[in-house]
Amino acid sequence: MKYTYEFPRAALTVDCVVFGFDGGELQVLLIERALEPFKGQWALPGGFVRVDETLDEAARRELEEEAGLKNVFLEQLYTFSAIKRDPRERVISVTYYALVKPTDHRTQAATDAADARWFPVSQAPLLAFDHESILDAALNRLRGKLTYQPIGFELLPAKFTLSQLQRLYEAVLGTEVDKRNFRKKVLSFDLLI
Amino acid sequence: MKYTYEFPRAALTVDCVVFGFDGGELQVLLIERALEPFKGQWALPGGFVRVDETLDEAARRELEEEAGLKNVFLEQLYTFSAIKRDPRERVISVTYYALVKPTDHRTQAATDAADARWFPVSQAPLLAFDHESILDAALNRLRGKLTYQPIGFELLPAKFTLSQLQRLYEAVLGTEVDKRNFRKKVLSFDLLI
DNA sequence: TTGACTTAGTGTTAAATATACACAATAGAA
DNA sequence: TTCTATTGTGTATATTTAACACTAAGTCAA
Repeated sequence: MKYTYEFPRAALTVDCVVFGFDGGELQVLLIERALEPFKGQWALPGGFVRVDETLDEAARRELEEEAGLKNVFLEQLYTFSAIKRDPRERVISVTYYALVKPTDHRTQAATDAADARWFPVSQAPLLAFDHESILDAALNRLRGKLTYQPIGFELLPAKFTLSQLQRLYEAVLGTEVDKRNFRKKVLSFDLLI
Repeated sequence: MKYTYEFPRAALTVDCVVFGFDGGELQVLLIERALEPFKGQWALPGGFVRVDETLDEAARRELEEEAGLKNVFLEQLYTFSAIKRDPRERVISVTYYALVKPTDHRTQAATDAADARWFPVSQAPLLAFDHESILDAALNRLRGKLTYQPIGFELLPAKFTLSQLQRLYEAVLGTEVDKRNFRKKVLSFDLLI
């Protein structure tokens, strides 16, 4: 107990919503909490921010420590600050969402957290803290991005068929898409097969 | 000096990019810093977050204290965390952008900060800290929003002409728009004159 | 091996949307 | 009152988006 300040300070965490895609449904990576509070419940990977790292660095570090993930697509999402969102003390959480390719996340076995597992987003368990809201926000952001930016590739292996990409879009957006029109549009952006 | 923690903690601030529109150019509200560091330089309104308030509350409180602004449109933007962004110590800043109607901000005279002034965004002075980047981010966000969400009204008085709205769009986006087509589109969203 | 079934791949037409374009009526200033 | 600046209005064309069905190839099972 050696760090003292004139005014009370909130603790800062990062939490990450990691999305994956297995060809069928959109998946999210969750961690089973090993400690109180919410021990045994599922939660987003994340942890406290060190004072000598940026938020991006903290997010990447936690992803590697808790899920063995490196070099993922990562983007800041929103900062959550409800007063009682952590029962222990005032904790403000900067959240990120990440997209990982299935080929890259074989590494997931190398986790050091209690337990890390992929869940289809539609069948995710009830999450600890306010992580439900965070997941919601991430899903909304992902849907928004996907409709006007080519980030879908981050979720697919280096080589993929247009059908795979289409299934991804349908899984994320929850809509059906005409195959021919979809191809037309994707190809109009200049990418190869 | 009475608040002690086991690990060092960053200080948390909020900073707000407040946009206004005078009919000609897009304006941003800046505060002249009364204290070191960057004393005498212009900066975004903002300040430290108290441990018993949410970030939104902190942003609104600062806007009222420093610029006399109440009930403005306010939205979280991004959280900045570069290690050396504040020369004193580790400070992480959650940023917001706000849109105020010219009619509402007469209140601005009631400021209690050193000096608060509107600047056309194109002629803003060099800002303290990393506030240049924050302003850039806010501008980009505003442009993005404006193109697909009807938030332009937040910058105009309750009653306005379509020409005013058009000038606002042109000022923010930096493009020229055909008058007749613009009217067509705006009216198609169902709003009155 | 054959048949049934699933998946990949390909163009055209109609509808909706976006863009380009010009002049009359009014209000305010000289 | 005349000039100037501002408001307000419609149509025709180009572009974009949406709807639609069959063939070829591969997989699996009988």
